[in-house]
Parts: sequence; C-alpha cells; structure tokens
Amino acid sequence: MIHANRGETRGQVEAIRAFNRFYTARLGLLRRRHLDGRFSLTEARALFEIGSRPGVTAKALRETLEIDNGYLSRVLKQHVRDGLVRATASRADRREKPLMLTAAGRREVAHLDAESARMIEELLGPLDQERRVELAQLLEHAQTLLARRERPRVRIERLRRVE
Amino acid sequence: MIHANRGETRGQVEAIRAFNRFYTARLGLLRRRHLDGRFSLTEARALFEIGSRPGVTAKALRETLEIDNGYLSRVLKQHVRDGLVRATASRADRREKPLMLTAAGRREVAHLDAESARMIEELLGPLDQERRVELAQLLEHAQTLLARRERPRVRIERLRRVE
DNA sequence: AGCGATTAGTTGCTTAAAGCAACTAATATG
DNA sequence: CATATTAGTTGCTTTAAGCAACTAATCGCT
Repeated sequence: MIHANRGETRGQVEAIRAFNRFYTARLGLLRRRHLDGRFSLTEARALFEIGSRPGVTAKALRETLEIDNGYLSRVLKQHVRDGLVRATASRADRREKPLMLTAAGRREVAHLDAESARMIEELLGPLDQERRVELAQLLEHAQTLLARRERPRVRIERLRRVE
Repeated sequence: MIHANRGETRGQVEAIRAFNRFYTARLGLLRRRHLDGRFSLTEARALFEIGSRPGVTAKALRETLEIDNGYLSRVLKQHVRDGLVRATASRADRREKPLMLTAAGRREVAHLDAESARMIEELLGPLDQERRVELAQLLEHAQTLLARRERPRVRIERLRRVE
C-alpha cells in the first residue's frame, strides 16, 4: 500500500521544511549579492565552477548553473573583461571555448573561499569544539542520506557477516 | 589561545560548505520563482508570513523579509489586488494597516504548502521509513545546534537533579 | 492646544538580474 | 556538398529590487 505511512511521513516533511526555513534564513541564501558584494550569486558560482572544473565549456556550465544561454554569455564576458577568466580556443571543436581561471581569477576565488569560510566559522562560533564536530558529522550524514537517488526495489541481501 | 583548534575547525568548515552546496542545489533554493512559479520567492514569503502572523504590519513584515520599503508596498498592493490579502484599518494608529489573508489567500497558502510538502516527499522518496526518521531527526538536531546564538562564557551550572 | 519631529506606508524613478528569440559560425550527417 | 544541429553571441524585454522624495498620521514638547 502506497499510503501506509502517510501519517508518519507528514511529521518528517514538516521537520525538514522547518529546517529549510531556518537554514536559508541563517545562511543568507536569499541575499542577492554574494558575500562581500563584488559579485552576484551567479557570477560567483560561475567563478567557482570554472575554478573546480578547468576547461569547462559554457554549455556544461549553463547546465550546472541552470541559467539562460545569453545571460551566461554576458556573465562570462564580464569575467573575461575583468581578467578573471580566460576563454581558450578548443582544438577539437572550434565552436566551443574551454574556460579557465587566470591567476587573478584564482586569487579572487581564494578570496571568496576565505570569505565564505569566515562566515561559516562565525556560524560555528557559539559552539564548543565537541558540538562543532557533532554538527559537521550530522550534516555529512544528512547529505549521504539525501544523495540517494532511488529507493532500491528490493532490499539488498545483507552481506554475509565476515567472521 | 584563540587559534588552538584551527586545524580541526577547517575540516568542519569544509564539511558544512559541502553540505550547503549540495543542499541548496538539491532543493532548488536558488530558483527565483517559488514552487509552481505563480509567485516570486518574496511574494510567497510575504503570504506565508501574513498567514502565520495575522494582523502583522508592513513594517514588521519588512523587517522579517528584509526587503525594501517600496518594494514591499508593491508586493502587498499586488496581493491585495489579487484578493489574497486584506489591509484592515487599525483603530489604534491609523498610519498602520494590519494585514490579513482573505479566504482566497488562505487557500493559496494551503496550496503552496501542499506543493512544498510534495517536493519534500519527493526528496524523501528514495529513503525507507527508518532512514526518513533518521534524516528528520538529524536535521532537527542540526537546527537546534545552529540556533545557539552565543557561546556561554561560563558553563551553566548543571541544575540540581530533581529526585 | 499647537507645532516640529518622527513614523508608516506610497509613488516615481532607476538599476541589476535574468530570460527570450533571432542570429553567426562551426561541425555533423546523410 | 547541402542541410541539420550545436555552441555561443547579441538585441531586446521583463522582473525583482532598491533609493529617495513624498503624504498622512501620530508623538512629544512647551
């Protein structure tokens, strides 16, 4: 029966929604400008993404950032103009232009990284060391749970215990 | 020494940032339009807030939503025009106009609520009942940890156990 | 009571973020 | 080789949001 656990599920849903509200407010996720305000959230995300996937193409970037074609083009143009990103020429396919950070771009990303870390540290501020560890582990665990994409149809056979 | 635990802290910060990236992406928290796209995020938040604090004043709303005076005024005007919100006349102070949801507004909020719950259920989809409970508890716990605002200077004396 | 100071909300105007659609250049395909 | 498809760009528009000047009501003071 598909609705077997409906009642219990509702409480869980509410708990998670409560967490979302709290968390988004707490992290300033709805602020339009990122961190120190030198970049919009999207601009910063583009930088990060190029930093962590050098040679990424605009198309791929567009998919991970889930933004429009034209808008991305402009964001990139700006980053290039500001000397943070370099658009290299692909040998294989001259339509695409693999993107890389320049040295200045890497410095900028490092700076944003530091800024972000500082914010998180502020968040951790009120906690003693023990609770920090606890929180980090909690969230890691939550993430692994959430990362599961599909419920297996059949319970995996429990592995024979190795004695 | 203030830097005593610098090394350990760094790993925790990284864990939390990883969670942030994952979670925001997973929940579509950076989408500009909320849920079914009939409201902007701010518009929806205004509705929710009025729903949960009937009679709230624009000023108070402005503070919780952290948006501009003029913009809020327009958001409210739209909600009123659409028959979702009613701006009553305050007897005490005729400058302010306590806000309420209309019946249609309440229906709308209920609908958004259902929509949101549906999304979360989708998120829970892959998990079996045991793991759902686990996840909900994890996030609740994380929230209580994060809700602490200040580290007490001195450990609070443990209360005398009541026998 | 009367008048300047303050407060709640509105309106006009501007800016920034983002989307849409038409376009160009390069490549793939039959 | 001609047509279809793809990567990215450009012109134009829309939407979300901010700023500052304004109105109306209330407060605080003498």
